[in-house]
Amino acid sequence: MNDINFNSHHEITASCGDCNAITVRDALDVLSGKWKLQIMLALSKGASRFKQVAKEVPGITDKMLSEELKDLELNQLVKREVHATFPPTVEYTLTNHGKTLDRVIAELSVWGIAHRNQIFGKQSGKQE
Amino acid sequence: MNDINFNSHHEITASCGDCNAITVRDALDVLSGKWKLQIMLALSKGASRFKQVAKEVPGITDKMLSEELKDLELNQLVKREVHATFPPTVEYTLTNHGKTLDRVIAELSVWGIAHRNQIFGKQSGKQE
DNA sequence: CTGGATCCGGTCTGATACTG
DNA sequence: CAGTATCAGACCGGATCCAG
Repeated sequence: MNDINFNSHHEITASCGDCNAITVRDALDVLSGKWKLQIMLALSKGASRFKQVAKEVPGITDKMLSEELKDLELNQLVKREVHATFPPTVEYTLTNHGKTLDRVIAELSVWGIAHRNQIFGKQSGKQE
Repeated sequence: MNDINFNSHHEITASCGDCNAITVRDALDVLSGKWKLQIMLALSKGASRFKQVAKEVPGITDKMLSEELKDLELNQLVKREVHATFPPTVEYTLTNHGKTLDRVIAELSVWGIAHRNQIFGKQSGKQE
């Protein structure tokens, strides 16, 4: 997955039942994996340095972070700037396009809360 | 990943900067993988039989679909009903909880369109 | 026939160590 | 600090096999 991703060539048409599926798949092609959205979230919260992002995304390894950032950059969600200082610093920031993901992230956050309530709360009561 | 997933124990509080990250992670724990959201989308569109779902999710294998459905059932997003008819049929439907994911899916769909426009459209123009 | 389980091979991910 | 190298293990996909 080291290139800009599209599952196929398809037209943009409005309100064709399947296009819903198709656009979701386009989104998932780019965002799939455990880490991409968490990285985007970390960046949207202000982290910009490599190690800062790593700290905001618990569990990620340097390798995965490096690869995922490269992938996100290819997909124009993240911009990478190297400053030739010492010690060397690299800044990662969201592109304007990357920032539009915040709506998705917000919904995901809302749903995460609902999900936790669901599992912790009414596990006993059956729910059609 | 054959159990209900939570990355840790944490409280539900409103507007604590990190809880945003935490709830997103909760959501991603459950939805991670290439297929879960696509399966949820297929089900939300009305597919219910195993093979129907398989057709709506291009590229998925029977094995993955079977495993993912089990996982989704464990997380109470999907309900499975076996009808002892001949030929036997199994119906998968979204639980009420599963249906609440449609907001997330909708945002994902919107973003998928924006993303395609971004990549196809103004690839030449730099975008700070 | 549908819905799935099992085995096997390949790719992707993770831990640790190391470099500029 | 910001990554890369290496290897082991987990995960995914394909083919095959099984039960109702």
